Amino acid sequence: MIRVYNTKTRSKVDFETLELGCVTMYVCGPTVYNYIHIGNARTFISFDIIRRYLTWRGFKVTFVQNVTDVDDKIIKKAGEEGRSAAEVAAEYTEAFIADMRAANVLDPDIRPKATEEIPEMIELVEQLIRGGHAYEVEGDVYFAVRSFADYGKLSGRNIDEMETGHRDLRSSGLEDRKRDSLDFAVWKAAKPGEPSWKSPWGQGRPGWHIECSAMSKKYLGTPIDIHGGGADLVFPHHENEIAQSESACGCTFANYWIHSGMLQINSEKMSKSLGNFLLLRDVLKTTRPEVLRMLMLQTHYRSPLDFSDERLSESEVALSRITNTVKNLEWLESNAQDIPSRLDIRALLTLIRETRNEFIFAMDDDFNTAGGLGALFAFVGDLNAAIADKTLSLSDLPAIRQARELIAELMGVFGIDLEGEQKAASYPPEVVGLAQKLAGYAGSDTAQAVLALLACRTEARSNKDWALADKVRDGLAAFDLVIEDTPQGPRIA
RNA sequence: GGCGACGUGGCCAAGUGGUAAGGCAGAGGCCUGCAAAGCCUUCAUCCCCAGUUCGAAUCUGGGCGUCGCCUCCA
Repeated sequence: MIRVYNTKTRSKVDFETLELGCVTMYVCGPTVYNYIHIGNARTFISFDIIRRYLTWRGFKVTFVQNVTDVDDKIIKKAGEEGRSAAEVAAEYTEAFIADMRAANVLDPDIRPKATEEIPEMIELVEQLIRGGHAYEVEGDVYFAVRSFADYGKLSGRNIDEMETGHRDLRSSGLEDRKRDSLDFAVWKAAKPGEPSWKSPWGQGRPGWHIECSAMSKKYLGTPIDIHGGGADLVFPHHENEIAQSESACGCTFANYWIHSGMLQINSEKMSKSLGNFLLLRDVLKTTRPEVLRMLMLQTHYRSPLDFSDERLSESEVALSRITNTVKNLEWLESNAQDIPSRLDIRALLTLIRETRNEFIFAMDDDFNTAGGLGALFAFVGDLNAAIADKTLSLSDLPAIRQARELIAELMGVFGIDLEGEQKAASYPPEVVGLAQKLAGYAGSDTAQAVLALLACRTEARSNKDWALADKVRDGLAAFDLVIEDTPQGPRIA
């Protein structure tokens, strides 16, 4: 049984879906007024892993993530840059999708854009007005917070305390128009030049919160199983979504509210004023997505995560511990010989089974990736010990292959593709250059050239001509072809 | 001020009341011409105090500290 922490109840509870074997999941997407930052990425990667895990566990997951492409911030940005809001939104929507794919985040099943779902939003607003939960004031429509008895239940807030505590901070100038200072806009009258749509209340645009309520309802219905987002969305965004959706449908909006913890940089909150604002695309210029994921996997998704260059390089080393083992296994497999087995196959098969169980045990407990990773590392260690200094027998191959595939499978659940990882690592552009150079130099094809150099070095080593041997190794290393000597001979890592 | 989360070895980080996973770094050793990778050994009693319990990192209360949200925010 999978257990998840539900923000609504502030406790870990059994995960039971509305429909057996199926999960409906909605995660709030970004407002596209800039490239997404590393904090956004943390949230989206967290939910990508949750989604992949649920799928791996056999659920049919329907995953919806919106793009908020009409909003104050977009309009502001457009004004600053002297172009239309639609242009700004289009540019960053495209960039968002590209960045997500670069981070190996799976595309959602449906990615609705707010601007393409306006009729549904208007309908929802009308429904709220009819039900006495919203009211119009000169083209604006506000949600009447006090009409929803459960307001505050998600974030654990008390309406009266909220009001008295911060009235003095509210200075939007619109306060007079609202019946209650807590009320929030579900529809905003358009100012000149702003993007707008025709509505029963005149030209206008939807409020932020109503967008998610409408899109979630349209594509997943009500209620849904999981609604997720960053922890900073709990209030007011998700609280307001609940108020709107539940007022309209009279039923529960979402059964499980899952929130990912905030990302900090060098122990400080990420913000433009502190100058530590990192864009995902900039991080990915120098960091492979697998390494970024590795870093994130090591911290539980609900805990604050501290991002730093040190942790990034530690994660790279940690990841290589796994990739090295896979490479070692592949190499051993291809060099297996027709000899009696020296492995304890039964113990290995047991280990594989236990590792899988430990992984599931950890991940079933509120997606404990650090625990799951621990199981994987422990497996890698045990496996390395079992195969250390051994030549494989042909009869070992099925079990060894199973072990290697387990590693790939579990890493795949984390969104880390070991095969892609190795291909990317093995053939950077420089190597292609070397290949051509080597091929030209040796007057034959590249593989021939490399083999010739290896043979040359092997001979030098057998003659104890270390200087020549090292010269060849250094020469190839300059082109990212790293030679490692093993008891069975040289290999290229 | 209100609400909430968290404090585990040098760093990061799991942890289901029964006596502390894992990664990184460090130390020693094995293997090796050297290197790389790998293996072996070694490295904490869990912020403080008090309670509950046969037994607590895990439960309760109180301190101290850090962080987040309360305003747009993933």
